[in-house]
Amino acid sequence: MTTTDTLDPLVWDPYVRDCPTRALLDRIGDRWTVLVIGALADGPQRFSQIARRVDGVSQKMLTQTLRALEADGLVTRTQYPEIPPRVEYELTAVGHTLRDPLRALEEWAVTHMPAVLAARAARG
Amino acid sequence: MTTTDTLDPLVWDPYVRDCPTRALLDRIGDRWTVLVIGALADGPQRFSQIARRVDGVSQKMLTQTLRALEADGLVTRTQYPEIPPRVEYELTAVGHTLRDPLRALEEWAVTHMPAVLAARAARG
DNA sequence: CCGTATCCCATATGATACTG
DNA sequence: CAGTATCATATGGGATACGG
Repeated sequence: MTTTDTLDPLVWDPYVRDCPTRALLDRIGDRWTVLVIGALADGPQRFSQIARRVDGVSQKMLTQTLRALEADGLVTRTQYPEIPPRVEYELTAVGHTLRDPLRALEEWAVTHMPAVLAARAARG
Repeated sequence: MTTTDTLDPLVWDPYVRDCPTRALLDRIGDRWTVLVIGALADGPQRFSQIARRVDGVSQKMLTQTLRALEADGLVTRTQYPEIPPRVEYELTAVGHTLRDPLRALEEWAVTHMPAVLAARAARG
């Protein structure tokens, strides 16, 4: 037997109240995950590199986001025993499968920002 | 001149701290927007229909989500002066452009839920 | 039926200071 | 460099009651 048969995968449906996919969507839709995954899409990155790329993220939130991604198997963390310490984060195979959907979202936001601003202004 | 040249569209970039695209991503990534847009993908829906489809959403959050989508020009609200009142929500043209990216996200969540659960279980 | 108003709590996030 | 710990705050979100 397996350890993944908590529920029947065939019935997983985020439209259903307690389906775990809903919590998963919550997580990948949070304020920083989209950007952190995007930053890591370019290849392995150090903590400070990601922090610079994701402008404005606090140390706390970056750590927290990376830990969550690690726990979900989307990112690996590799620490090199050097001084000063060096730590690299990298997308896993599963993490890579998120790149395209998230990039599509980013592109949507950039493409349609003018239309959204216009709609907001129209009811100013 | 136009009213949409708040910033140069060519430099819109969610990786930059105060870029409005980042707030837009926040919004469409919130707990309910993905599901509400998905519900409306089937065509115009009444408030109560959406509420049933998006299992567990509170009246308050559904109203709030729909108002935000309306303000951003992604959804239209049509009230029919009947008794009892009937209100229909429908995706705008721009709203429709969100369907595919969001559906891709949903599908990612459903597809990779087992892998994520396995990763979580693997670290007890 | 379709909301609005209010209260309340949990959590997400930020700022700051400290450590191996 | 790469965190951890702590405090403070803003926001998200639910429950409930009421209104057109």
